[in-house]
Amino acid sequence: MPLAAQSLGRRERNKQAKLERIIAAASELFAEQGVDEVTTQQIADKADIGAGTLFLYAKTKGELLLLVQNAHYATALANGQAAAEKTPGVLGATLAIIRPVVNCNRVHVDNGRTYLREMVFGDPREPHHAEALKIVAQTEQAVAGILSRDEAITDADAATLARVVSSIMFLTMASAVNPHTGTEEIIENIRGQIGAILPR
Amino acid sequence: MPLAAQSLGRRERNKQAKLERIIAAASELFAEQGVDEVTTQQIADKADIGAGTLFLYAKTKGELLLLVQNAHYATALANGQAAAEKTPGVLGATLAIIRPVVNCNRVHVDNGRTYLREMVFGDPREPHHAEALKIVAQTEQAVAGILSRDEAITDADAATLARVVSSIMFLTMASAVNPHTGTEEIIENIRGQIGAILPR
DNA sequence: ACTCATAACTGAGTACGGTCAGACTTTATT
DNA sequence: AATAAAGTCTGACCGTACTCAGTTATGAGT
Repeated sequence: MPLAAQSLGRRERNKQAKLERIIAAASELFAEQGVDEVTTQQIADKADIGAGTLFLYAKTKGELLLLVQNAHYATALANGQAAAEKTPGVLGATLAIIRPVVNCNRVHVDNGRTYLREMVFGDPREPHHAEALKIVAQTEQAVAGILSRDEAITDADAATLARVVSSIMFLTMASAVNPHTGTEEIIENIRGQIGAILPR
Repeated sequence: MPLAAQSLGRRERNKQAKLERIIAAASELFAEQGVDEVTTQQIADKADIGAGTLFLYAKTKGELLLLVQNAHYATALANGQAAAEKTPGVLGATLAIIRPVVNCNRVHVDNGRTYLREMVFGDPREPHHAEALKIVAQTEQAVAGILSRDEAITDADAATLARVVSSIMFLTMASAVNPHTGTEEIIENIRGQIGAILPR
């Protein structure tokens, strides 16, 4: 074993390498063709692994999508949080958080909708799913933080309202079937709803 | 042709009879075993039609579930509306509308969640799907009507808020994976959220 | 009655997500 | 080095939702 090698055994390194190949392959194919147009066989072939091996790394095709997309959403959220810092006003700042997430979701409409579907209806015990839920929780916490800027909103209400904002976001994105519906159009729709639930 | 026969031709009557057999068969099997445990073949057999014929009456298995459940939801809504008439207070009346719907959704948890999934992510152009969306629209209108009792809420806001209530209901039901979560528990959860969005 | 166009039906066939018994690889033990 | 134990991989296989080319039933036209 060369001195430069990781402290991990060969086995662990192999697994890591395979996982990365899977992510790369799935990521590319999903982006190019959309989840529904890609077969798990294609992904396995491109990642140079057996068809069955794929399912050792993600229990279902849906989990695979979560695995691939979670990273994108996490960075989108980070961008949103940064933007919200610089935005005054509760409504404006809330939308600033949300905007990059919606935008990320709209890069490939079908994939975005499938991602949402998987999050709500997939098996929450699966690891990649849990990861996705963590991002949602973070988003809600961030929104709750923003809402607390308003002195008329208690901390408990902020948490509840953040949950509601999350629902609004989710369903507004999921309902926007038409791929020509742009990010800003959706944001405006969301603005209308959030505007109606905030104290006047 | 006997005098007593309908004005419809034999063709139309046959179709009607088949549709009814399909609804009866699917309804029974779904209720007994749950959507996921029933195969379309079983349904076709029970309805005494060919496997392919089933898909002339419902484009997908999901559509079939919508076909079967829509009627239940429609009556649940009617019950809710009746109950809301007799219930004073905006929050109470809103929950009165919702209660039977939630309850209906919880009769068989898996079927209920699949129904929700199909409504948001299914093909809205399919007829049974359109029917389901109509029920949702009616629910929102009914809720908007209740909200308008509050003089602090404009008609436009009532419509928007009704939409939000709909989202809350949807996601709260869909997230309640545990079959032991009862109707009232979910209603309480929803009450908390609606309470937070109504003007104080 | 007969013909023909059209609507409705059928079930063998297809594609694909997911499984599993067995092969292979790595690590631990002596 | 040899062997054992445990972990990882594989692809043939399976179940099932859905399709489609071919068949049959219906009713309008003559």
